[in-house]
Amino acid sequence: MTGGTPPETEAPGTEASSVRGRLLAAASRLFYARGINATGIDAVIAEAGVAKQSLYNTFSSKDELTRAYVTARHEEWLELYRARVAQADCPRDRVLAVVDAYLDHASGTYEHGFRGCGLLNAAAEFPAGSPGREAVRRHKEQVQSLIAGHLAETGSADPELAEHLAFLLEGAMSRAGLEGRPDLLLSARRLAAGMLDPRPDARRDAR
Amino acid sequence: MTGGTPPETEAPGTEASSVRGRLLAAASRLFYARGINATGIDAVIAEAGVAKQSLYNTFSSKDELTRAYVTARHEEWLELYRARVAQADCPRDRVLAVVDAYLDHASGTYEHGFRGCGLLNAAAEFPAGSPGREAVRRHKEQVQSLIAGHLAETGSADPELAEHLAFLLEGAMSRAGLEGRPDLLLSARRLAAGMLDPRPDARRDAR
DNA sequence: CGCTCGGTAGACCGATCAGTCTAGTGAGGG
DNA sequence: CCCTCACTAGACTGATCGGTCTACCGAGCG
Repeated sequence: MTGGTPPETEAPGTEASSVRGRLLAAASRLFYARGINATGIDAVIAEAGVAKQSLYNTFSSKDELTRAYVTARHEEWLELYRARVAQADCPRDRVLAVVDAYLDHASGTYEHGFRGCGLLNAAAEFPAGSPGREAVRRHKEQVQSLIAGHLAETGSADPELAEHLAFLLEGAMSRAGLEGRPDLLLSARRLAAGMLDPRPDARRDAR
Repeated sequence: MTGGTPPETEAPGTEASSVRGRLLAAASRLFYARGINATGIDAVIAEAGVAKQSLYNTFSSKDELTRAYVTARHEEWLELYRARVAQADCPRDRVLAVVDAYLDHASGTYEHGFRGCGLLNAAAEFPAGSPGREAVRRHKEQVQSLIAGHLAETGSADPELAEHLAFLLEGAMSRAGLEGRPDLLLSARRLAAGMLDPRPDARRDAR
């Protein structure tokens, strides 16, 4: 019962080969594309190519699978963000790395029907004080606090600016999902960059 | 077959007394609080105090009820917006009237568990190209174009600014719903007001 | 009076849901 | 060799889903 998990280089059970990994990948695709409540267990196991009992050996219920989905999506985003922030070499670019992480996420899910932020969509299906909704709330708070942290690096730690950028990014993601146009995030990136540049005028430096 | 509808002072069938009105009101409460897919027909008719057959005499399917819900919510928002814009006496305040309409909506649904924009939440449950999702897309486009129209009144018609304000508002609404704090919309209103004021500096005129 | 008609109450239908259970298979290790 | 164990395939259960159907009620009206 000590059950040594295999040596893990990534998050436990995210490997594409394992039952758990395939279930999470399948759930991720279907939950994102169709919504959680509209996706049956049978569809998940068919997509994963896994027996029903294997699902219930791995997750105790659909609810637990749903929680794992939310957690996994949060961590995937963090991974994208870390990769982007590592490439940025000034605080300004590190703020924009947050936007870039969303852009990466969008371009990744675009081909299969872009529907905006999977976590926000999931939250829309959770009741008002539920654990899932709280998890999404914390994710969005973390996004804002990452922005605030990078702003603090610039010396001008303005919490209002962090909130402004977080709202801007969040709204752009929603609208991009509705329009099916991930490129709306580029508009948001441009607007954010404009707010970060020291020059108060000198706008309209159209690319 | 000419079927004269009764004289209507408001949208047809929105009267609180009629079967259709009670069904829409009940669906509105339940769909908003629990989500659409998670709300069964039986719950709707129980909440409305109406027989099941009456629902199917009024709407041909749950899908049609859902469409009516989306339309009604859109028109309710428009009504709040019109009332607010009528009180505003300069273009700047008319832009902010769009924010105020969301604030009114938020304070209206607060007591029963505020969960953000009902239309955006509904869209999260609709598949990628569905009519319902398109309706929400058009609603959000209209919000942005209302902002753009009021900006145009000021002479400085800046489409980027309209988009920026629309994103800001949308993101604030989502975050306010996640946090259960409608007052976050007041932050967005303050930020928007700051962007509308002619002074490029002179921020931090805290209320 | 008797007929129509909008409405109610609730049984009923087939489909689908989440979840359980049984039987069987195949690889790995003693 | 056989035993174990993770896994598969799929039947099965009870609940719930959206939707239909029947029976009944009562107000309005000719």
